[in-house]
Amino acid sequence: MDHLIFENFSKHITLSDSEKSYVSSLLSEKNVLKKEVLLRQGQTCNKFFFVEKGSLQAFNINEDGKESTIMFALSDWWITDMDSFVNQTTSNLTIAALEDSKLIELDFANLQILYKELPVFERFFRILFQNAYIREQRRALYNISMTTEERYLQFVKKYPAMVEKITQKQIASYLGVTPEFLSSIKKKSAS
Amino acid sequence: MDHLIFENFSKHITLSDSEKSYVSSLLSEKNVLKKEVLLRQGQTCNKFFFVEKGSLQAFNINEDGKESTIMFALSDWWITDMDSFVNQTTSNLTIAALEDSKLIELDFANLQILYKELPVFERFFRILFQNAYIREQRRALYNISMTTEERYLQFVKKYPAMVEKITQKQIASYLGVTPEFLSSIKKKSAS
DNA sequence: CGTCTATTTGAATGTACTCAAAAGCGGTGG
DNA sequence: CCACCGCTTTTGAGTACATTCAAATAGACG
Repeated sequence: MDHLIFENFSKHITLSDSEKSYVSSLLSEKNVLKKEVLLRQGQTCNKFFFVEKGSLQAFNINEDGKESTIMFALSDWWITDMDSFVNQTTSNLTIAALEDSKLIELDFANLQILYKELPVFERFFRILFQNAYIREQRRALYNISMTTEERYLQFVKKYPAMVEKITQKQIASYLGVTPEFLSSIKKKSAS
Repeated sequence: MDHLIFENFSKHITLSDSEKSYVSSLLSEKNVLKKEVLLRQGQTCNKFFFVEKGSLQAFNINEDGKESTIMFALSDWWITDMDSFVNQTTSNLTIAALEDSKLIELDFANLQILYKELPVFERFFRILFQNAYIREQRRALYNISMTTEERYLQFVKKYPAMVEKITQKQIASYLGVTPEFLSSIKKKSAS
């Protein structure tokens, strides 16, 4: 079926050919256009997305209309509203394509089957969530301990490929500041 | 061996008596006094702690001496510097006891054995990390989208048992603001 | 080419920090 | 059991960081 997702699996687990084809039967491919919405805030999320090609953004819009970006996902990343997905509750997030993208979808029911039939996926997602947890914990530390300028420079340094694809307004929404303020930081930071 | 940790395991997995006693052999008990340090920033963390009784704090101190709290752990919580623990790298965090506490330690090598001998622990920690990830992702959203006052009220509402045990200075270090500013928020918020 | 959105700029305002000093509180030793 | 000590909390003045609003400029896209 697909290359990249099986390479992704193989980072942490080994699958036989027959297992691979079984896994394939639980996955489905989806092509989306730029700006297409995959999950809308308020819905229940029942898909776990893997980005084969392209990029996605997961963001929240609050009562005042302010947009806050939770994460961006490039090729080879997994993304979903984990809270909504695992607890099957109403989502706080909207997930949309930043560009034309090719995704692999794993839906909630199929993931439960996968855990049951191929327990090695417990291990795979254990490691995936472990890394996600580490990333988010690090982000929490940065958010509470660094200045906005430091966090901006850090973001650019850490995710250069992301910076290529997104606007400054979107970086601002990831950092939790206004686009105007980010603009003034950039100016100051360049001098 | 211990009650609470096996109740904690049983939230997500089922263990036979013989499995329980095997698991016990990989765990060790540790009693610590108030202010005792379990992990010091700069060391490599090789223990995963479960709090049977008492409470812990994990925090970072930056170059300027500013303290930032990553998490507090009460009874029935797991805590470690996950980054340092799983990647066996130098820790950015110090973990210390907020009061006399009783802990269960699972060390890095034993956890690898546990994954191998009882793969059901892959599932257990998959769910644990999944929940930890959800919590941290939610925290990231709060950090970038809410005012400090909202985050303070939220913290108090969400972790009332924690608030009992910690100082306002520590809450401030979790929220990423100065104690002086938190004091002024409380005053304003009370009126 | 025209339209829409992103980015920049600046002034005014509000949020949060720094520093310093006073008040409150808890623990310890006498 | 009280007095003292150290740390936390409060208060306030001055400064720095960040937002809001408005307007001008620049880019992206059909």
